[in-house]
Amino acid sequence: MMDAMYQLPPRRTYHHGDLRQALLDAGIALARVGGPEAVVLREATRRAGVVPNAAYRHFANRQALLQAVRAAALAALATAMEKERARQRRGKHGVDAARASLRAIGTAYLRFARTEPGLFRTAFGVPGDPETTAHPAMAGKSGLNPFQLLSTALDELVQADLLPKKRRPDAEYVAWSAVHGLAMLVLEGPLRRLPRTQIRGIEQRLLAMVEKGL
Amino acid sequence: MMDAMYQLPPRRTYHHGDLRQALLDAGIALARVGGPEAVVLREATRRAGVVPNAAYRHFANRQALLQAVRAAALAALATAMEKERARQRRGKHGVDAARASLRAIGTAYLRFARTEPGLFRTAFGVPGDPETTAHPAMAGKSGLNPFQLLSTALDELVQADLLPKKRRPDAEYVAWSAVHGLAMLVLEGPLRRLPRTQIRGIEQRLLAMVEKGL
DNA sequence: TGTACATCAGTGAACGCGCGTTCACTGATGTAC
DNA sequence: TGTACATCAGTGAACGCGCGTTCACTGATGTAC
Repeated sequence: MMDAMYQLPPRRTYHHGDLRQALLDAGIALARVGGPEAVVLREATRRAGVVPNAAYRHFANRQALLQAVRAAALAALATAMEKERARQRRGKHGVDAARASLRAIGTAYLRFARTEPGLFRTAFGVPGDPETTAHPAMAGKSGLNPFQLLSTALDELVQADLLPKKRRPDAEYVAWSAVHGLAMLVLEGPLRRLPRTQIRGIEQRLLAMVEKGL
Repeated sequence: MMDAMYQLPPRRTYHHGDLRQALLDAGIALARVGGPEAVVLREATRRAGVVPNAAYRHFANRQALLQAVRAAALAALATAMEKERARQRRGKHGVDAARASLRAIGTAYLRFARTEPGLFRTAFGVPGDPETTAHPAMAGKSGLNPFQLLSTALDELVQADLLPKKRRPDAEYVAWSAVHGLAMLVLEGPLRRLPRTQIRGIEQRLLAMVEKGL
C-alpha cells in the first residue's frame, strides 16, 4: 500500500535513461529510512519503475548495490565533516585551529549518527573496511574518507604540539572508538530514550575526554 | 547437511522433559555462532528433536525466544565482569581497589566481545534496554546486570575520591561509550583485521584514557 | 487399587511471504557502409 | 540520406528458499472419586 506511493508513472521510453543512478538513489532512500537491511533489490527497481531483473544490467547482485549505497553514505559523512571543520576553524589559527579540527570531526560524526541513523548504520553496520579502500566514491570534496579525515586531524594535533609524537600511532582507533560507541548506544542502544539535551551534554563530555585523554 | 549433525536421536518418551530449557540452550548455541539473526525458531526445535510448532508451548513467538537468549548473554557478561573484578581486586584496598574495579569491568567487557562475539552482538545488537529492566535473568551472581556493575564501580570511584561527585552523573554513559565503540570496531568494523597484540594495546590505551579523562 | 476424565505437551500438514536470481525474449539505439 | 545489423537495456515468467505461524489433532500424565 505505502509502497505504491513510490511507484513511478510508466515511462514513455523503453530505455530508462540512467537506471544505475535511479537504483542508487532509490537504495539511498531506502537506507535512510530503514538502514542496510532495507536496501532491497526488488523495491529499488519498483521505485525506478522497472522490472526486478533489470537491476542486473547495472549491479552484479544485491550486495553490489548495497556497497554502492554504503559508499554514498560514507561520502555524505565525509562531506559533513569537511563542512563542520571549515565552520569551526573559521578565524582560528595554529593550536586553536588544530583543536577545532578534531572537535569538528567528532561533532560531525555524532550529528550524522543522530540525523541520518539509517545512513550511519549502512556506513558502519556493513562489512568492508573504510580505511583501507580509499575509493573516491566514499570521500568528500577533499578526496578523503571519514577515517582519513580523522587521521589528518590527529596529524595536525601533532604538528601543533598538542599530541606527543610517540602517542600518535593508533590514536585514531582510540578516538574513533569513543565517538563510535556513543553513536551506537544512542542509535540502537540503551541511550535511545534519553532526552536530546542530555545526549548533547554527554557528547560534549565525551569529546572533552578524548581531547584530554589522548 | 551440517544441520543434520545437530539432530538429536529420536526421543523415547512422547514428552520432552524440559523443552523450554532445551530450546533456550539451542538458541544460545545458535547465537554464539551467528549472532542474533541466527536465532531461528525452526532450527532451535530441530536441535531439540521436536516439531517446529512445539516451540509455541514455551515461547509466544520467535521474538520471545530471542529475548530470552539475550538475557542469558547479558547474564554471562555480568558473571564474567564479577569474576574479573574479584581477580583484579585481590589483595587491594581503598583507592587501589576502586580503580581495579573499573578496570576489571572494562577489561571483561572487551574480552567478552572478543571471545564471544555472537553473544555480544546478541546482547547489544537487539533492541531492549539493559539498564531499565533489572530482570534477574540478565544478571550475574550479585544480581546486577552489566550496566549496574559499571554504575557500582563508578560509585566506588566517587567514594574513594577518585572521581569528583559533580562529575558522577552520566559518567557511565561516557565510559560505556568508549569501551563499547572499541568492541564494535573490533568485532565488525575496520579493526577486525588488526593483529591481536595491536588490539590489546589499543584496549589498554582506551581504558587509560577513560580513567584519566573522566 | 482402579478407573474417568480434564489438562497439558507434543504431532502433522499446510499457509503465505517476499525475496534474490536465472532464463529466454524483444524493443530501441547507433554505427558501418 | 538510407538501410542492415550488432549491441545493449529492458521485459515476462518462473524458481526455490526457509522462514514464522496457524489449524485441528492425538498421546501421555496426574488428580478426583
